[in-house]
Amino acid sequence: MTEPNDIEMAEGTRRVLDLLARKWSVGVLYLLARGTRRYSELFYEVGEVSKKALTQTLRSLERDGLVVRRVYPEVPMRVEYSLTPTGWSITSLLMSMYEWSTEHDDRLAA
Amino acid sequence: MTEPNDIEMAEGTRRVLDLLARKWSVGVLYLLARGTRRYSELFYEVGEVSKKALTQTLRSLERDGLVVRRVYPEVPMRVEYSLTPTGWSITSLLMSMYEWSTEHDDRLAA
DNA sequence: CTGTATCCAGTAGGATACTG
DNA sequence: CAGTATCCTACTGGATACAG
Repeated sequence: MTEPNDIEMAEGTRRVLDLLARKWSVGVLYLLARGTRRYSELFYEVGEVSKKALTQTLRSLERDGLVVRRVYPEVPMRVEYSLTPTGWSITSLLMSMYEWSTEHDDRLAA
Repeated sequence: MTEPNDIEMAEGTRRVLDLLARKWSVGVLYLLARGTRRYSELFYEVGEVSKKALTQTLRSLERDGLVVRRVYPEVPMRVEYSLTPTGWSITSLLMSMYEWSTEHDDRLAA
Protein backbone atom coordinates (compact mmCIF):
# COMPACT_ATOMS: atom_id res chain seq x y z
CA MET A 1 0.00 0.00 0.00
CA THR A 2 1.31 3.40 -1.00
CA GLU A 3 1.83 6.24 1.44
CA PRO A 4 -1.05 8.69 1.50
CA ASN A 5 0.01 12.14 0.33
CA ASP A 6 -1.01 15.45 1.86
CA ILE A 7 -3.92 15.92 -0.52
CA GLU A 8 -5.43 12.53 0.33
CA MET A 9 -4.98 13.09 4.05
CA ALA A 10 -6.54 16.53 3.79
CA GLU A 11 -9.51 15.09 1.89
CA GLY A 12 -10.12 12.35 4.44
CA THR A 13 -9.76 14.79 7.29
CA ARG A 14 -12.16 17.23 5.62
CA ARG A 15 -14.77 14.50 5.23
CA VAL A 16 -14.71 14.06 9.00
CA LEU A 17 -14.92 17.79 9.60
CA ASP A 18 -17.85 18.04 7.19
CA LEU A 19 -19.70 15.51 9.35
CA LEU A 20 -19.39 17.90 12.29
CA ALA A 21 -19.52 21.24 10.53
CA ARG A 22 -23.06 22.31 11.43
CA LYS A 23 -23.39 24.59 14.40
CA TRP A 24 -25.34 22.15 16.59
CA SER A 25 -23.96 18.76 15.47
CA VAL A 26 -21.40 18.44 18.24
CA GLY A 27 -23.86 19.36 20.98
CA VAL A 28 -26.36 16.83 19.71
CA LEU A 29 -23.72 14.09 19.57
CA TYR A 30 -22.57 14.79 23.14
CA LEU A 31 -26.16 14.60 24.39
CA LEU A 32 -26.86 11.38 22.51
CA ALA A 33 -23.64 9.92 23.88
CA ARG A 34 -25.41 9.92 27.26
CA GLY A 35 -28.33 8.00 25.81
CA THR A 36 -31.36 8.14 23.55
CA ARG A 37 -33.22 11.44 23.52
CA ARG A 38 -36.51 12.72 22.16
CA TYR A 39 -36.73 15.64 19.75
CA SER A 40 -38.07 17.98 22.41
CA GLU A 41 -35.36 16.97 24.90
CA LEU A 42 -32.65 17.81 22.37
CA PHE A 43 -34.46 21.03 21.56
CA TYR A 44 -34.39 22.20 25.17
CA GLU A 45 -30.99 20.84 26.17
CA VAL A 46 -28.68 21.56 23.26
CA GLY A 47 -28.87 25.36 23.50
CA GLU A 48 -30.65 28.28 21.85
CA VAL A 49 -31.43 26.45 18.64
CA SER A 50 -34.34 26.98 16.29
CA LYS A 51 -36.49 23.98 15.41
CA LYS A 52 -35.56 24.41 11.79
CA ALA A 53 -31.82 24.27 12.51
CA LEU A 54 -32.23 21.35 14.91
CA THR A 55 -34.17 19.35 12.34
CA GLN A 56 -31.60 20.11 9.65
CA THR A 57 -28.84 19.01 12.01
CA LEU A 58 -30.58 15.75 12.88
CA ARG A 59 -31.38 14.96 9.24
CA SER A 60 -27.79 15.53 8.25
CA LEU A 61 -26.44 13.37 11.06
CA GLU A 62 -28.92 10.69 10.02
CA ARG A 63 -27.90 10.87 6.35
CA ASP A 64 -24.26 10.54 7.40
CA GLY A 65 -25.02 7.43 9.46
CA LEU A 66 -24.12 8.86 12.86
CA VAL A 67 -27.64 8.94 14.28
CA VAL A 68 -30.81 6.86 13.97
CA ARG A 69 -34.33 8.24 14.14
CA ARG A 70 -37.20 6.13 15.44
CA VAL A 71 -40.82 7.20 15.20
CA TYR A 72 -43.48 5.94 17.60
CA PRO A 73 -46.88 6.83 16.15
CA GLU A 74 -48.60 7.38 19.47
CA VAL A 75 -50.74 10.31 20.54
CA PRO A 76 -48.97 12.56 21.18
CA MET A 77 -46.29 11.56 18.72
CA ARG A 78 -42.86 10.48 19.94
CA VAL A 79 -39.58 10.54 18.00
CA GLU A 80 -36.37 9.25 19.51
CA TYR A 81 -32.82 9.79 18.36
CA SER A 82 -29.77 7.72 19.27
CA LEU A 83 -26.20 7.12 18.14
CA THR A 84 -25.23 4.45 15.65
CA PRO A 85 -21.98 2.51 16.25
CA THR A 86 -20.33 4.94 13.84
CA GLY A 87 -21.79 7.87 15.75
CA TRP A 88 -20.56 6.38 18.96
CA SER A 89 -17.06 5.89 17.58
CA ILE A 90 -16.74 9.51 16.56
CA THR A 91 -17.30 10.73 20.12
CA SER A 92 -13.76 9.73 21.07
CA LEU A 93 -12.57 12.14 18.38
CA LEU A 94 -14.79 14.84 19.87
CA MET A 95 -13.31 14.27 23.29
CA SER A 96 -9.77 14.51 21.92
CA MET A 97 -10.70 17.87 20.45
CA TYR A 98 -12.23 19.06 23.70
CA GLU A 99 -9.13 18.00 25.57
CA TRP A 100 -6.90 19.83 23.08
CA SER A 101 -9.06 22.94 23.53
CA THR A 102 -8.53 22.87 27.29
CA GLU A 103 -4.77 22.65 26.78
CA HIS A 104 -4.75 25.61 24.41
CA ASP A 105 -7.53 27.89 25.61
CA ASP A 106 -5.02 30.67 26.24
CA ARG A 107 -4.30 30.66 22.51
CA LEU A 108 -7.99 30.33 21.63
CA ALA A 109 -8.76 33.45 23.62
CA ALA A 110 -6.39 35.49 21.42
CA MET B 1 -12.48 20.89 39.79
CA THR B 2 -16.03 20.36 38.61
CA GLU B 3 -16.96 17.97 35.82
CA PRO B 4 -17.49 19.68 32.48
CA ASN B 5 -21.06 19.30 31.24
CA ASP B 6 -22.14 18.57 27.68
CA ILE B 7 -22.60 22.21 26.81
CA GLU B 8 -19.08 23.12 27.92
CA MET B 9 -17.57 20.18 26.08
CA ALA B 10 -19.52 21.05 22.95
CA GLU B 11 -18.31 24.64 23.15
CA GLY B 12 -14.68 23.66 23.53
CA THR B 13 -14.95 21.14 20.74
CA ARG B 14 -16.62 23.70 18.47
CA ARG B 15 -13.81 26.17 19.07
CA VAL B 16 -11.41 23.59 17.67
CA LEU B 17 -13.65 22.86 14.70
CA ASP B 18 -13.94 26.59 13.99
CA LEU B 19 -10.17 26.73 13.71
CA LEU B 20 -10.34 24.20 10.89
CA ALA B 21 -13.66 25.10 9.31
CA ARG B 22 -12.43 26.87 6.19
CA LYS B 23 -12.25 24.79 3.06
CA TRP B 24 -8.46 24.95 2.65
CA SER B 25 -7.25 25.15 6.26
CA VAL B 26 -6.55 21.45 6.68
CA GLY B 27 -4.64 21.20 3.41
CA VAL B 28 -2.48 24.17 4.34
CA LEU B 29 -1.73 22.71 7.77
CA TYR B 30 -0.70 19.35 6.30
CA LEU B 31 1.65 21.07 3.86
CA LEU B 32 3.18 23.26 6.54
CA ALA B 33 3.63 20.19 8.74
CA ARG B 34 6.28 19.12 6.21
CA GLY B 35 8.04 22.43 6.55
CA THR B 36 7.98 26.12 5.78
CA ARG B 37 6.39 27.05 2.47
CA ARG B 38 6.12 30.17 0.35
CA TYR B 39 2.79 31.63 -0.69
CA SER B 40 3.17 30.46 -4.27
CA GLU B 41 4.12 26.94 -3.18
CA LEU B 42 0.98 26.67 -1.08
CA PHE B 43 -1.00 28.13 -3.96
CA TYR B 44 0.14 25.44 -6.36
CA GLU B 45 0.23 22.48 -3.98
CA VAL B 46 -2.89 22.77 -1.85
CA GLY B 47 -5.37 22.27 -4.69
CA GLU B 48 -7.62 24.34 -6.95
CA VAL B 49 -7.79 27.34 -4.65
CA SER B 50 -8.23 30.98 -5.59
CA LYS B 51 -5.69 33.49 -4.32
CA LYS B 52 -8.40 35.28 -2.42
CA ALA B 53 -9.50 32.13 -0.58
CA LEU B 54 -5.90 31.11 0.13
CA THR B 55 -5.09 34.51 1.58
CA GLN B 56 -8.23 34.45 3.74
CA THR B 57 -7.29 30.99 4.96
CA LEU B 58 -3.74 32.02 5.84
CA ARG B 59 -4.90 35.21 7.60
CA SER B 60 -7.39 33.26 9.67
CA LEU B 61 -4.81 30.61 10.63
CA GLU B 62 -2.44 33.43 11.56
CA ARG B 63 -5.06 35.23 13.69
CA ASP B 64 -5.79 31.94 15.46
CA GLY B 65 -2.11 31.46 16.25
CA LEU B 66 -1.58 28.29 14.21
CA VAL B 67 0.64 29.80 11.54
CA VAL B 68 3.29 32.50 11.32
CA ARG B 69 3.89 34.72 8.32
CA ARG B 70 7.34 36.11 7.57
CA VAL B 71 8.00 38.71 4.90
CA TYR B 72 11.37 39.07 3.15
CA PRO B 73 11.38 42.39 1.28
CA GLU B 74 13.55 41.22 -1.57
CA VAL B 75 12.97 41.62 -5.27
CA PRO B 76 10.98 39.65 -6.11
CA MET B 77 9.17 39.60 -2.82
CA ARG B 78 9.14 36.46 -0.68
CA VAL B 79 6.65 35.48 2.02
CA GLU B 80 7.05 32.31 4.03
CA TYR B 81 4.53 30.54 6.19
CA SER B 82 5.22 28.00 8.91
CA LEU B 83 3.51 26.32 11.85
CA THR B 84 3.59 27.68 15.38
CA PRO B 85 3.93 25.20 18.25
CA THR B 86 0.15 25.39 18.59
CA GLY B 87 -0.25 24.76 14.88
CA TRP B 88 2.11 21.83 15.13
CA SER B 89 0.23 20.36 18.06
CA ILE B 90 -3.08 20.38 16.21
CA THR B 91 -1.71 18.19 13.44
CA SER B 92 -1.95 15.13 15.66
CA LEU B 93 -5.67 15.84 15.90
CA LEU B 94 -5.84 16.05 12.12
CA MET B 95 -4.12 12.72 11.77
CA SER B 96 -6.54 11.10 14.23
CA MET B 97 -9.37 12.37 12.06
CA TYR B 98 -7.74 11.08 8.90
CA GLU B 99 -7.23 7.69 10.51
CA TRP B 100 -10.87 7.60 11.64
CA SER B 101 -11.94 8.43 8.09
CA THR B 102 -10.00 5.48 6.70
CA GLU B 103 -11.70 3.17 9.19
CA HIS B 104 -15.15 4.43 8.25
CA ASP B 105 -14.91 5.31 4.56
CA ASP B 106 -17.57 2.70 3.75
CA ARG B 107 -19.98 4.77 5.86
CA LEU B 108 -18.71 8.03 4.41
CA ALA B 109 -19.45 6.84 0.91
CA ALA B 110 -23.15 6.41 1.82
C1' DC C 1 5.81 37.39 -6.37
C1' DT C 2 2.11 38.33 -3.19
C1' DG C 3 -1.50 39.86 -2.69
C1' DT C 4 -6.47 43.47 -3.11
C1' DA C 5 -10.90 44.90 -5.08
C1' DT C 6 -15.21 43.80 -6.97
C1' DC C 7 -19.09 41.06 -8.18
C1' DC C 8 -21.70 37.06 -7.76
C1' DA C 9 -23.72 32.52 -6.10
C1' DG C 10 -24.54 28.92 -2.68
C1' DT C 11 -25.33 27.60 2.07
C1' DA C 12 -26.38 27.93 7.02
C1' DG C 13 -29.15 29.48 10.33
C1' DG C 14 -32.44 32.87 13.05
C1' DA C 15 -37.46 34.51 13.49
C1' DT C 16 -42.00 33.61 12.89
C1' DA C 17 -46.18 31.40 11.61
C1' DC C 18 -48.51 27.29 10.49
C1' DT C 19 -49.64 21.79 10.34
C1' DG C 20 -50.58 16.51 10.93
C1' DC D 1 -45.25 16.59 19.89
C1' DA D 2 -42.50 17.10 15.99
C1' DG D 3 -41.89 19.18 12.62
C1' DT D 4 -42.57 22.39 7.66
C1' DA D 5 -42.84 26.94 5.09
C1' DT D 6 -41.29 31.49 4.25
C1' DC D 7 -38.44 35.43 4.57
C1' DC D 8 -34.14 37.36 5.55
C1' DT D 9 -29.12 38.10 6.84
C1' DA D 10 -24.22 36.74 7.22
C1' DC D 11 -20.47 34.22 5.74
C1' DT D 12 -17.63 31.75 2.41
C1' DG D 13 -15.44 31.11 -1.74
C1' DG D 14 -14.93 31.24 -7.06
C1' DA D 15 -13.74 34.36 -11.17
C1' DT D 16 -11.57 38.20 -12.84
C1' DA D 17 -8.99 42.29 -13.02
C1' DC D 18 -5.67 45.21 -10.94
C1' DA D 19 -1.52 46.77 -7.67
C1' DG D 20 2.90 47.30 -4.76
